[in-house]
Amino acid sequence: MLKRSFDSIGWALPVNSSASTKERILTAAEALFAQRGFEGASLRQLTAAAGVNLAAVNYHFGSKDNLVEEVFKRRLDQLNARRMAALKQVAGQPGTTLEDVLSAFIRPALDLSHDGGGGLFMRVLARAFADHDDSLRKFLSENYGHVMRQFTAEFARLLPNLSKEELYWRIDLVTGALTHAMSGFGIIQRKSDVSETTHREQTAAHLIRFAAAGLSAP
Amino acid sequence: MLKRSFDSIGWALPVNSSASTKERILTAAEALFAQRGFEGASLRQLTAAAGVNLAAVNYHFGSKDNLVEEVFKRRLDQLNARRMAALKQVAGQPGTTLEDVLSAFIRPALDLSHDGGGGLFMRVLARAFADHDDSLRKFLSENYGHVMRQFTAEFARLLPNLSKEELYWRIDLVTGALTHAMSGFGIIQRKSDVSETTHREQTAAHLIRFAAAGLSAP
DNA sequence: GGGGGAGTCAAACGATCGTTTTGTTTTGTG
DNA sequence: CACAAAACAAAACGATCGTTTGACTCCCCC
Repeated sequence: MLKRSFDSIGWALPVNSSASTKERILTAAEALFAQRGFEGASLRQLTAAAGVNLAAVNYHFGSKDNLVEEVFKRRLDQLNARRMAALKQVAGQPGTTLEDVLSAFIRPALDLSHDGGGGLFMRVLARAFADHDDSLRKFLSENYGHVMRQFTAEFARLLPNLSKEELYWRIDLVTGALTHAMSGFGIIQRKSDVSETTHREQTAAHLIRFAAAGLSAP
Repeated sequence: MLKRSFDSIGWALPVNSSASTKERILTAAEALFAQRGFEGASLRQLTAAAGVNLAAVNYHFGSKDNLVEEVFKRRLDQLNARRMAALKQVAGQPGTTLEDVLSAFIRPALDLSHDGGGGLFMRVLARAFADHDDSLRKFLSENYGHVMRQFTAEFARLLPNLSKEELYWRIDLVTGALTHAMSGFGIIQRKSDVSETTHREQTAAHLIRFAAAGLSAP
């Protein structure tokens, strides 16, 4: 099978033994889901990596499906809150540029990969996109829709000559570029001589410049 | 489990009973991999959808892993050939525009979803991106690298004032946008009153306009 | 017309999956 | 301290996974 051996991961998961069992499971699940997918990561691998008993998942989360949702919720709530906070500072103001709004959209996502250890989450998200599952789609729309609507409204304000259809299309393409870049598949890898912070700043700059130009295409 | 019931797919796979067993398997595999992922699609579902015996996969392909590779190879070869043919007609010529090269890059991918029934392949590709597997990455680089290098060279010719790093970044972002749009996750769905051909043409137009602006950002 | 590889088939293999059960330990509270 | 609830642990459950086996059919070629 497509199985990469478990030992070949090469780096141990940082099992914070002081954290609660629930947190340990969530952290290990996020990492394992990102690496092996939702179906590829088994509860036995997962609980072993978290250092908890196999039954703990079903005890604390009810089922593997619920665990998947919780993994999503934890990071999405974080991401949504940061995006909304960033948007609030620039939305509706006269001096606001397209780059400002894009920054509010992109930087919280990039920051997620630095603190909180949520870097792998974007890969999980890319997986969810590819999974194309209707229930997951609905879940994302329910927990994500209001944020996207607010951003869309602000984009519409700054790009008044764009039809609604055009705007939807372009925002969708920006999302695709962001997800792709953040899921880390691209050829672009951080060079060892630039710090994580610097690399993140460069990534944001590239994304924002590209997206701003794409959005305001003639 | 994350299992969508098999019956809920809602549309029967077009099992061309005249095709060879190998072809039937490949076609069914492409559709099922796109819908349920490489690990989510079982050989029993697959062979049932193809109307062949369970053992036929291991007989004709040796293993499920080899089948995955063959599914990739069949479409990638097609896609590569069409992209190279399209690029050849515009590369190096004085009157060539950025849009021409982007068209050579994008349209073959979109066309794949129309004829040959390879529409689901892009979702498979998006999955492969998300899978982030090293062996798959290597496989893609081996079967895809030379095409990307040719396109990169032509982009570099048309965008001489872009640093190599900038160019790599932007091409990567274009790829992300294209994959995302084609994997069909986006909000944009074909409306029932526009034909498939028209919708494809509109998609290509949106993508090319967006990508051209993004690539030639200041 | 008979030998032989190619193809198909039902059946079974061991492994692993998510989940459940049952019993024990820990924790909080009166 | 005693009692109840929460948490943990070991073992087993049935289902499903990819793969293998061995027999049976078909068809081509000597």
